[in-house]
Amino acid sequence: MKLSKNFESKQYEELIYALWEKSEVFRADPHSKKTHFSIAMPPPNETGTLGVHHALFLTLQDIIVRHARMKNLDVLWLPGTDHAALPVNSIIEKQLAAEGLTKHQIGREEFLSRTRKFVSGSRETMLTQMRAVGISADWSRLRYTLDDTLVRVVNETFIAMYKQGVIYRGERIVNWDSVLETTVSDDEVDYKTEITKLYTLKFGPFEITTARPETKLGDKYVVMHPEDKRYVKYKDGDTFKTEWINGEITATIIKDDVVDMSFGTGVMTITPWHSQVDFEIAQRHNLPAEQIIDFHGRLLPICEEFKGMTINEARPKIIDKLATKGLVVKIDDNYQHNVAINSRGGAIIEPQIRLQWFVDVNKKAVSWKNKIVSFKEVLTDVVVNGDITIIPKRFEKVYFNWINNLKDWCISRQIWWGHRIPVWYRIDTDGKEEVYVGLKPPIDDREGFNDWRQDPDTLDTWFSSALWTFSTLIDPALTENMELSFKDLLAGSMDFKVYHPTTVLETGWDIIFFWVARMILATTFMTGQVPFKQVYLHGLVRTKDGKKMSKSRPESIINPIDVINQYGADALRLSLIMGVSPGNDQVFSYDKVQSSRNFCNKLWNIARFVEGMNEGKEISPDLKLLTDADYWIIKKISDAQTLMIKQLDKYQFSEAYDVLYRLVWNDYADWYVEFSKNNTNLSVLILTLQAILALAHPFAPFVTETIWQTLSLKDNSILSSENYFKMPKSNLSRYNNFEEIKNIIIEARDIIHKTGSNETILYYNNSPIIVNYRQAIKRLTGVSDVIEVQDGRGLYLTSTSYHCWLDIDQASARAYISKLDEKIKHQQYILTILNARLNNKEYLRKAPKQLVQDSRLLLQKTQQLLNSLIEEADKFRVK
RNA sequence: GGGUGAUUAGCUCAGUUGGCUAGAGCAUCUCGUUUACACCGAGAGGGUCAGGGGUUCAAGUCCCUUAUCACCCACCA
Repeated sequence: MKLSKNFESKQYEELIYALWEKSEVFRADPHSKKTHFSIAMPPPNETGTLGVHHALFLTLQDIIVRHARMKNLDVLWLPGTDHAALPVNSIIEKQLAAEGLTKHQIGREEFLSRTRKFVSGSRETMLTQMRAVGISADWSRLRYTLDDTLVRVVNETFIAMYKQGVIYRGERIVNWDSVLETTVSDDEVDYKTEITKLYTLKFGPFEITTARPETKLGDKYVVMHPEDKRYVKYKDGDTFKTEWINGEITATIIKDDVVDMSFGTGVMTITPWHSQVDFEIAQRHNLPAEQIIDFHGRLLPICEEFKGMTINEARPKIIDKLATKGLVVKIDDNYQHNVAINSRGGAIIEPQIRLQWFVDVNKKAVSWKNKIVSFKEVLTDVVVNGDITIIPKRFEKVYFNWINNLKDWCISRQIWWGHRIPVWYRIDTDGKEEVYVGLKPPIDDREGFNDWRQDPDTLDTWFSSALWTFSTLIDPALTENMELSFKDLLAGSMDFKVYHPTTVLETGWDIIFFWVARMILATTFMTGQVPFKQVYLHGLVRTKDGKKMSKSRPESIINPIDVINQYGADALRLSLIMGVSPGNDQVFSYDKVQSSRNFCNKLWNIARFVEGMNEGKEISPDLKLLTDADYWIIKKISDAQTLMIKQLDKYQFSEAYDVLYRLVWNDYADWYVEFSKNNTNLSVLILTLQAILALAHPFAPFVTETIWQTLSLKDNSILSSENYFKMPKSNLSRYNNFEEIKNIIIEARDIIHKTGSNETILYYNNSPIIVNYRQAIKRLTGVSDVIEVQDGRGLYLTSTSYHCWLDIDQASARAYISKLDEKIKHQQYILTILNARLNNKEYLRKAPKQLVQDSRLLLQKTQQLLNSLIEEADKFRVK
C-alpha cells in the first residue's frame, strides 16, 4: 500500500481502531509472566456526551498505559461508566417537568425505565467518543456502576460497614434539596453570594438580626456569649415573656460561646431544625427542635396564618406583621450573605433534620494494619506513611485539610435512580419497627410475618464509585452465587489478585474529596489494601477566556468529536498534552490543535519520504551504521528515548512531548532526512523511522499506526503491541563529525543569507569528512561548490574546528561585518562573565570541581572563537 | 476567617534536588516554490523572569514581604 499525498486523519482512524479491537492488543493477560500494571478509568457520568476535558484524562491515561505496554508490561486499563445518580436524576426530572409531569405522577418503575433508556443512549455516545480519542482500554472488561456484580459489592460493603458499626441510621441535620426532594452530602453543597435584606428585630429586651425571618416563627431561645459584658445581668436559663410574630411567647436565655459578640447586637435566636450551628447549640443545651418548613419548602401549621406559603411569599408578610407590632427596628437592604445551593441542579439547600444513613468517620472500629482505628485515621495514615503518593504533592495539604474538617458522610438519598439501600423494615406485632440489613430479607414462616419492605432510599453515587478499583475486578461469574462470602469473591477473582491495588489513579483535582478520599476509605475497609499507589491529578480544561467548561453554559463545552473530525484525534491529543502540568488548569486553544496537526503531518511526510527511498529496493537484512549522520541520529534517538522514558515514568507528559517534537522535527526531519537525500543508508533510515514511530505512538497512536501498517514496517505486526526499540551503540567521534558538518552548514547558510551572496564556493582543507558530504552541503547551503584547497580565501568560518572559507566578495563581506561585530560583542560579554566567575576565589573554593573545570574549558573556547572572529572582522573592515 | 496556585517574549505556557548565554508553540517581519511536507524551509525581532528585600561563590528556581488575579475550604445568626 502507499501513503496518500496528504494526511487525512478521517480516512484512517476508524479502520485503525477496528484493527486494534479485532486483534485484541489492549487485552490484559493476568497469566502473563510480565510485570503487571493496572489503572482504572474514572467512569464518566452517563449524562449525555463527553467534552474535551474528558478527552484530556482519556489522553493522559492512554499515554500512561501505552507507555507501559511499550516498556513490555502487561497492562490492564479498565474502562467504565457511572450511573451518576443525582445528575441523571436531575436531568430526567427536568425532562419530565418540560412535559408537565412529575416523578410522582409516573411512579418509580416508569421513572426508572425512562432513566435506563436515557443512560444507555448516553453510554453508547460516550463509548463511541472514547474510541474516537483512540484509547487503548480493555473493552472486554467494560464495567458499569449498576452492573449486577457491582450492585452485589455495593450491598456487601454496606452490610459489612453496618455490621462493623461504622454505618448507622440517625436523626441528624442534613442538606435538603426541596426541588429534587433529597438530601445531599456536605461536599455537594455550593455557596452563592447574594445581596439581601438584613432585618433587626425586637425580641423582648433584646435586638436580634436575621436574614431569614420566616425561620423565626418558632424561636423560643435567645443565645448570647457568656462573656458579653452587655448582657451580664441575664443568666443562662432565665425566661421572659415577649410579644412575637404570632402572639406572646415565653423565651429562655442560653449562653454559648459560639456566638460572635461583634456581629450585630451579639444576640441571636436559634432555629435548631433549620441550621447546622443552631442544631449544635440545641444539642449542647438539650433543647427541643421544631420543624418550621416542610420538605417541599412550605411553611408548616406551626406558622399559623402563614402555613402553606413558600418562603418567598411568607417573608414580606411576616415583616409587615412585625412592623405593625413595632418590632422591626431596622432593615439593611445591602446585606451580603451566602446562600447554600445544590451543586447539581442548583436548588436552594434547606437544612432539615431527617432520619438518614451515615458513615461514621470518627468511630474507632476500622481494622487497618493490625490496629483498630477510625476512617479519618486510615485516610491520614495511608498518605502520611507513603502507601499512597499524591502528584503534585501540594494536594496532600488540601487532602489533610479536608479530613480534619470531615463530618459523618450522609449516604442515603431520596432519589430513585441508584443503588437501593439493602435494609428492610417491618412492623412487629407490638407495633415496633424491626430493621434488617442484608442482601435479602429473611424468610419468616409465621403467618403475616413476611411483609418486609425495602428502604425506599438509594445510595450516594460516590458510595459505589468509592469501590471502583476493586469492584470492577471481581469475577462476575462468582457474584451470582449468593452463598459465597465477600472474602470468597475476592479470593476467587484472578483479576483482583493480579491487578489490585492498581498502579496509579489519574483524575482531576476537583474530585479529590468526592472520589479519591472515599475510594481510600471504602477500599481499605473492604480489601485491606489501598486502591492505588499513586494519584496523579490533572487540571481542568478551560475555555479560551479562562472559564470553566460547565454544563450550565453548554456553549462553553467543546465536543472532542468536532475537533477530531476537523484535525484528527492525534492532533486533539497532542494539543491537550502541550503545556500540561499536574494540578494546573490549562486553556484549550485551536492554535495548539493546529500546531499538533502540523506535527502529525510532519510524521506523515517523513514516512512518505522513507517510503519513496524504499521503493523497489531490497533492504539489506543486516543493519550497519555507515555514515556520520547514522551515528548522529542513532545517538539523538537513543538519548531522547532514555529521557522520554524517564519523563513519562514521572508523568511529565508535556516535557516528554517537547523532547519528541524536537527529535522528530529538528533532528530527524531537518537533518537526518535531509542528509539521507544524498547519503542514503536505507536500513538505518527504516530502523530510525520505526524507533521514532514507537516513541511517538503513545502520544499520536493513529498516525503512527497508520504509517506502520501502510508501509508494513515489520511484517504483520501492530505498533500498539510493539516495544520501544533497542538502539544500536553510537560512536561519539562519528557523532561529533556530523555536528561539525552541521555547524558548517548553519554558519555558511547564515552568512549567505545575511550578505545576499549567491554562487559562492566553500573552500576547505584539513578535513577528512567534508568530501563525503559535498552534495548535501551544496544543497543545504546553496553554495555552488565545495572544494578542497591548500589555502582558502574569503570569510573564514568560526564555528568549526576545520578550516573552511566562504568565498564571498569583499563588498558582501563588509556587509557581514556588523553581524560579526555583534557576535564579537556577545562573546566578549560571555568572556567577562566567565572571567569574573573564575577570578572569584569563593567560586573556585565552593563550586563543584566539575563545574569549575567546565567553566575553564568554556573560557578557552570562547577566547579562541573571539580571536578568530576579531581576525575575520578586521580582514574585511574598511581601513 | 484559613489555605493553595499563578504572575517568564504580543498571546498560551515549559523551565523538578539553585549551576553557566532563560526556552517552545502561536502571532509578527525578511528571504525562499531545492521532487517528504506551504499543514513547508532558512532566518530575524521581541524578556529589568510582577515589585522590594534576604540567603548563596551562584537565584526564574530557596526564604521574607508587597501587589494583582484565580481557586479551594469553613461559613457569619
